[in-house]
Amino acid sequence: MGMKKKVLFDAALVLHRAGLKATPRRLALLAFIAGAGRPLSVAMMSDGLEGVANAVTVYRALETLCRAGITKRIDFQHGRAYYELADTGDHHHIVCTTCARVEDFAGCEAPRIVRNALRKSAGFAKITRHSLELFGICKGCASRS
Amino acid sequence: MGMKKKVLFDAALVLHRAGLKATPRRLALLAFIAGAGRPLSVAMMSDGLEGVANAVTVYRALETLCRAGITKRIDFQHGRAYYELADTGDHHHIVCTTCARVEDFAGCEAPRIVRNALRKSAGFAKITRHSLELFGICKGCASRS
DNA sequence: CTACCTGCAAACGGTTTGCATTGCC
DNA sequence: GGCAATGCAAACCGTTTGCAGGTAG
Repeated sequence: MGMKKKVLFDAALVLHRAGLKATPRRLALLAFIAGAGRPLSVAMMSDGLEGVANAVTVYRALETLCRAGITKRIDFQHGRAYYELADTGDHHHIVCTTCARVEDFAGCEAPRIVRNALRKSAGFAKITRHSLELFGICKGCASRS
Repeated sequence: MGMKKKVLFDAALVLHRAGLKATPRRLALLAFIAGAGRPLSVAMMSDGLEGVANAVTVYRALETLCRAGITKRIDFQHGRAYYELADTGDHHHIVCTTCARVEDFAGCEAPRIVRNALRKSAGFAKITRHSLELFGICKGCASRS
């Protein structure tokens, strides 16, 4: 009954907290990313924001947002970068190599992996981040083939 | 005393087994990759093979080799792909985000992670491969900063 | 008012492709 | 000899940058 969907964050607030200007494009971009609920490429964003924000602006805004830790970049090995909100917990993704469908998965064992790697490593002082994506075939594509 | 370094594989043999022609460039390329002992970018290979193999040839050879499972592509998120021999076991890499130094690390818990992810997943039938790279600061760069 | 954000156009760098030639099997 | 591999040049595509103008704080 007109109840708004849960809002994960207030974009203007998040921007201000990070010391960034809350410009219309940044607000629109964050709303678009939050609304999508899945990682988006720059093309998806600038298409979705056509007439609102230029692709170059999206690139620059994302660079700023990622540096501020508001968004993060994900690599699906498609030859382009994807982005999602950073506050969505430590999850990773399973990507269908046939239809590019993406599903989240939690329960990454990263802390243990990082600890083990550092213990065995001769030359590294610390680990700052990691990438972990799984690639496979989704049920739809599996049954279709 | 003139003893040759351990040869991990016979490139011509591997190519023949895969049903591929053992051309001079492919042999040179495989020797170069095997000799490097670390993941290489296309630029590194075509530079190292200057006068022997063209960059375009390297790209095409790598595509063929990766499809045949002889080499594999690695993503260090540098904006270009790296390649190494595929027969080097299930290891992954730690990359220094300052100097790009690369170290291997074994003991990836991939099987367990994959099993857990599949069990929890609603929409995926199988996992065919995964990416896992750690990014951090090597001791050299840490002490230098 | 000023520093920073934005758009346009052009540069950039890695990768791919078309086409003519070469060379392995 | 035939089909795949190769080189050259040019296209491609995601991304970055220079510069001129606009706008949030």
